[in-house]
Amino acid sequence: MKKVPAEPLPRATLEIRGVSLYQGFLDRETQEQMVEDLRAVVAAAPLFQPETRRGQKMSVRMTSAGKVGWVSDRRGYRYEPSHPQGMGWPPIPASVLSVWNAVAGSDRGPDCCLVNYYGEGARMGLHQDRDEADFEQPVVSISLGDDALFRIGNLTRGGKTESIWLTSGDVLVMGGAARLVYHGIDRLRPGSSALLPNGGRINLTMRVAR
DNA sequence: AAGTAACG
DNA sequence: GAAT
Repeated sequence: MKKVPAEPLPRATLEIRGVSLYQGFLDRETQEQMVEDLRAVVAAAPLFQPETRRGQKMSVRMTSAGKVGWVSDRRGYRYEPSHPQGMGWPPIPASVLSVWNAVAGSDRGPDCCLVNYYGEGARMGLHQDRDEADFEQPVVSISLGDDALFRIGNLTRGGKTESIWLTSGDVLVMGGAARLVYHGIDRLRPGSSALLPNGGRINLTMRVAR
């Protein structure tokens, strides 16, 4: 298989602790296309509300697209080739893949796109994305819908943190030395975006899982 | 602790 | 925001 050179990377609007932020990366039309594509994803692989490995419900609802999807239950955090309800994961939409191609700087494609839906009041505690096999590969994150307060910590628990508001169309890359940085979502700003008819926020994270 | 909450 |  011939290796395809990665695109030259666009310039980040902001770097925080090694995390690259591309604010306003997606125009409104592209965001709308993505939301339409995601309707098909959710129709094929319904959102579910996972539990942490200690059995507590997370406040986000999630599903995945790609060869594997991220799942969580008392058996732990892992990537699985099928949805907890038994069906396969649908393919990652082209509109989403094009973002990876633009900013990942990788010669591989993602094999998982985790789709997280944050309703009003949903949060995600500080955590690392560490269930993948190769930490040389970045994680690319897309924000759609309501603004969210994103918090960035350190490579280990504890210490000072920094926060920044993410808005619809922002793209963020955790790679290199920042690949394993702790991060999370503290809160939404309800009603701040009209992209999603029923409000809330969608976060897409593309990963190379294996 | 991919959670929650008390406390500063 | 830090600590548990």
